[in-house]
Amino acid sequence: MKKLIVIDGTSCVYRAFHAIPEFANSKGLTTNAVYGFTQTLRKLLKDLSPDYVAMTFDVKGATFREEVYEDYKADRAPMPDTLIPQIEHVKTMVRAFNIPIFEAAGFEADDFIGALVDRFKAENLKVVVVTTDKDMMQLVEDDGVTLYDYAKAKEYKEADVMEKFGVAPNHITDFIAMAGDKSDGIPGVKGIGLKTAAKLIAAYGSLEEIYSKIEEVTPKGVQAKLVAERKEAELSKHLATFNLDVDVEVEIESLKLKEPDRDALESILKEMEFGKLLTELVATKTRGADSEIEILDSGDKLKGFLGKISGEDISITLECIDLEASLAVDKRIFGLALAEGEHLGFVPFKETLGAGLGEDEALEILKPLLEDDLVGKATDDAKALYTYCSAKGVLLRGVTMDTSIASYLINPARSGGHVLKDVAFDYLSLAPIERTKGDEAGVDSIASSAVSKVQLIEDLTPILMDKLKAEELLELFIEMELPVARILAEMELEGIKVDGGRLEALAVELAGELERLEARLYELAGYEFNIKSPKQLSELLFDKLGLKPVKKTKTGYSTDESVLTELSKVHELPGDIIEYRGLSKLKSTYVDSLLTLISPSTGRVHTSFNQTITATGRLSSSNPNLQNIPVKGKFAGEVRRAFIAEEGFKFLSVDYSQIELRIVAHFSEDELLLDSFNKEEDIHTRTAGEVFDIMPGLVTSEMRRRAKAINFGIIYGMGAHGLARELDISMKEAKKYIDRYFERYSGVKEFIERTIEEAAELGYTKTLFGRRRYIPELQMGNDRSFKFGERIAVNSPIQGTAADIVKAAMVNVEARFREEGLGTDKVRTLLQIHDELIFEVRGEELDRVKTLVCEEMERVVELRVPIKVNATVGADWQKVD
DNA sequence: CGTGTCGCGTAC
DNA sequence: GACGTACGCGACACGG
Repeated sequence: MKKLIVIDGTSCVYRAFHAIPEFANSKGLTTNAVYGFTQTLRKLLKDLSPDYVAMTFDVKGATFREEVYEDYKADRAPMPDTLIPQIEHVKTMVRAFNIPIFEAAGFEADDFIGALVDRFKAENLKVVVVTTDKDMMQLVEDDGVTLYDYAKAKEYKEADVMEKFGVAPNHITDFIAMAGDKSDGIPGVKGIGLKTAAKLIAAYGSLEEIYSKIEEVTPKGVQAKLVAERKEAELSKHLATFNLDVDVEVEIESLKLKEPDRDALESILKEMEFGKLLTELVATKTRGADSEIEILDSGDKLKGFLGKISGEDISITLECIDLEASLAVDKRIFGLALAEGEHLGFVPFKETLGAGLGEDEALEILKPLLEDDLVGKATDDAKALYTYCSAKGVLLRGVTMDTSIASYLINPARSGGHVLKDVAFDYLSLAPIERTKGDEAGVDSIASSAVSKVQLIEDLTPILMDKLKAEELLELFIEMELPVARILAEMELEGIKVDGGRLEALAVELAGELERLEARLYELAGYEFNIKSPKQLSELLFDKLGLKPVKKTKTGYSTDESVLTELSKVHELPGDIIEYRGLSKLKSTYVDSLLTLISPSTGRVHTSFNQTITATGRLSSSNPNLQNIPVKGKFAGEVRRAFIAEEGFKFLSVDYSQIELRIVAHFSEDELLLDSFNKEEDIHTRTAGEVFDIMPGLVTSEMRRRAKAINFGIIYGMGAHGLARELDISMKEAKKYIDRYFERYSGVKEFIERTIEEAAELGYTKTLFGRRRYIPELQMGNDRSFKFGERIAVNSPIQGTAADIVKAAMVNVEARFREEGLGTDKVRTLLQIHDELIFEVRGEELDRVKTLVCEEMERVVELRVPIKVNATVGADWQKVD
């Protein structure tokens, strides 16, 4: 027997909306209901494996029910604002699944379900009604109509309906006529509930029969109620009865379940940004080669190929063996792929593939092309290409496209990163051909995957360029990000010298300290436990020792430092835990791990700077992260001392002073803040003076500390609670500080309000240099999300502008080095730590370089306040700061 | 045994 | 929950 399922779309949408917390796509469209609905639909198709499917929806507008009874569904809350726009997308999704929709103005989904069941139940079909609405029970017939509650995965037959309501399906309308239905606003008869209604139906049958024998009805009280509200009862039955007067004149074959419409499905899933569903539901087409791939495994072949494409812009990609695992300095490459229109080539390297062209010979031939500024090169990872070329003594020039950076600028917060595979899928709906994994990946397989990638780069280039232009990001891309990529390549390649011996000695010292502390802690606890386990520690503190928990985490009681500090007032143990944690962190992350990352080939550590990670435009650093090397604390200096300048060189560190607050001053044009910076006052002292209403000369260090916390709070969008916690003061007092701050710095207050408003309106924030960040959180109904969105909206342009300024400084400084003939034998940029640049400078050039760098950093951009930097010099990283 | 998540702590 | 942006460690739960 074939199966038809009739789905109550409206009920499914509502259920999805309420069951799933609200989330939004990057454009701020709330999509939780569409997501939940789609998942439900998939599950239904899988679990029920129907042959025929029909979908129904309520359509806004008065139904006959409102006409006969104005209170119908009057109590029901209006549809939430974030749900309304989702309905259309749900329907688009249903259409993409090739499922016919039945709906009409003035009718509810129920009416169509009733009519569809009525029409098809006789056709030797098993009909399943999918809904959570109990009214629908009236349709159930053991001859072939069941109701399926997907939430409970339960199928209702007649017996199940009897069990649930005490009446048979064909009497459900009579039942509701008397008992009413609160959720639908059907009144029923006052004073008659579920039990009485069921009893009456058991005794008499339908509502009509009850009224025909109304004198017999006992008890008299019930009889009286029925008599008094006969009109209501009849109306209620009418309301609960489906309006079968709808057009369902379709043939069953038109309901046959078909394959989804691939393109439509892809389009709606992309719009909703359901990446995972996309990969599960839509098989991606791969980017096959447009023409034959030339394997350029001899010098002549490569030269011949280059002859054909001479003068044209090209797309180029390196085929790396394992990009992640290899250090920048000793990357191993299978070969490289080139594309120019129909000309597709792959240069296999003999060193890694056994056969092919020698790497050095290949690069010798390619060098003129790579170094020609007039030949544009498009790639998916400019930094990698720069690193590779630079390591091979090739001065790469003319890079005009990096697809990952372009994608990053267009949407920095894109989840899942900006690797070519994902970017290509976003913009082209194409996937690269995968390389055959395994030991003996043949040249052909490697070539076709590499060429597939390089063709994707070529396809993407005009699209991304247009998009960058349209969003006014092109200048940022060309003048800032691409040059930064080149600089980062040099920085990574250069690395920084680390005194391994010193670190090893430190490791030994720390191990001793840790052992000592460990013994003490076991002694204090009375037993051995894993000190590093928050779970076991929490057991000890709160169960065994009976200390009072201070705050909770998702999984239990928190044992973080603030909690332990609090507990250390009443017990000796927590203080030692703090010390143990500090040392253990230092040892594992900054000593042991750093030691393993010293490159055997250079004796230096080569971090990776990532340019496409952060949502604000900052860089990030990893393997090792050199942007969070400890600076305060007992042993921090010891770690920093291990970073040393090369023989004959010194470190030069130049950092921006209060760059973020200066940016706030610039954006807000707040009088006090402008005045303060223009007079070059100590900003925190001034803030203390204003907030605590005291002469600057009388500001104590405690006041300054508090003012500093307030200033930081402004940048991070801190609330009274956060400030109270930070300063360990009462909420009331924190609120007082904040109110007072905004009273004095009213320009800042207005700036914050304006920024949030603009972000909510546009859907994104912008930095001084035009860098964007979308903030979907501001479009979501959820209050918590909105508050978070507000903080992001305030912080992102500030942090992002600071990032822009430092990046621009890097580019300008590097340009000056070139102009002044300061080669890498004299100065090298080593690190960027958000507001600080660290260089390695030859002794004789120190003064000159220092002056030059400070100059360039301070005049990157003209703000309404001066930009100031501080420079320090030292033989190791401890001495410079 | 690897993988993903959590709690925690480091930096700016 | 309650302060923005990152990275990474060890513990632990989970799944093959």
